[in-house]
Amino acid sequence: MFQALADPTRRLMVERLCDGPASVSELAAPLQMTLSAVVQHLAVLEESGLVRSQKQGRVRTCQVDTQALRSAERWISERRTLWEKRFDRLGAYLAENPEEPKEGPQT
Amino acid sequence: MFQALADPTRRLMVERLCDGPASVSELAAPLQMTLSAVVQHLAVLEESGLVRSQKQGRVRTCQVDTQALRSAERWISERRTLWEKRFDRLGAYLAENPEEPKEGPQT
DNA sequence: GCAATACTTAAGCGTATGCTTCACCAACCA
DNA sequence: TGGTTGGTGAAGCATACGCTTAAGTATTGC
Repeated sequence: MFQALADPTRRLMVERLCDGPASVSELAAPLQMTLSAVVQHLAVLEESGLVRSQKQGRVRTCQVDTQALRSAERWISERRTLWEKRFDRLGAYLAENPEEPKEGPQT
Repeated sequence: MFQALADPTRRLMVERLCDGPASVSELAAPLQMTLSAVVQHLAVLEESGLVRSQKQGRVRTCQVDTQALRSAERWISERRTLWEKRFDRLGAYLAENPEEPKEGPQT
């Protein structure tokens, strides 16, 4: 998932797909690389669940799947708020115990 | 950023740091690899802005920086809602134009 | 001062990643 | 029917990544 979003080309592809579905060659058009490379990126995106696609005739149409995006968002959000809560507690602790916290407020 | 979160070990380290600051060796303790490897992961996390650290005496203490997490979260969230809005519009369109959308509602 | 601790840095190594080329197949269409 | 379009799959290659070992530096405690 994060692996899939790690590559800038793939992020571009996701951004493009957020503007609407696209065929493989439409996706490839703005990118400075072969169709083959784009297809390989697409495979990674599909494996990660970020993108789905179906073939109709000879053209494959791709679109994003927000489920995966949602879960990545949740992962980050949970970690972030966890830390921010901790940070608040630390603030409160420091306000009450003004000096020499030789043993920190671990846990 | 996403690059940094792409590695499972680094995600573990971030999770650990969300429970509170830790020294390099505390961070390394639960991981089945050398201190050296952990330090290298740490460097990636610091470059990405996900983690900050400072050295006091001979021990380096690390903590997460929510700024970076926040911006990753925003990126995902923006893309996701963008797509979901589009999806809603498409639903409305289909409800009003029941047949043969030979030219899709692109844009 | 001396040893232990807590990193730090550099070199090396195997595997994964991102890309290309080339050959190929399946629609479409003039 | 034959050429063009749109995509697929395999092979190969250069570079990046994750890790190890090994040698070194800067604190800390006795």
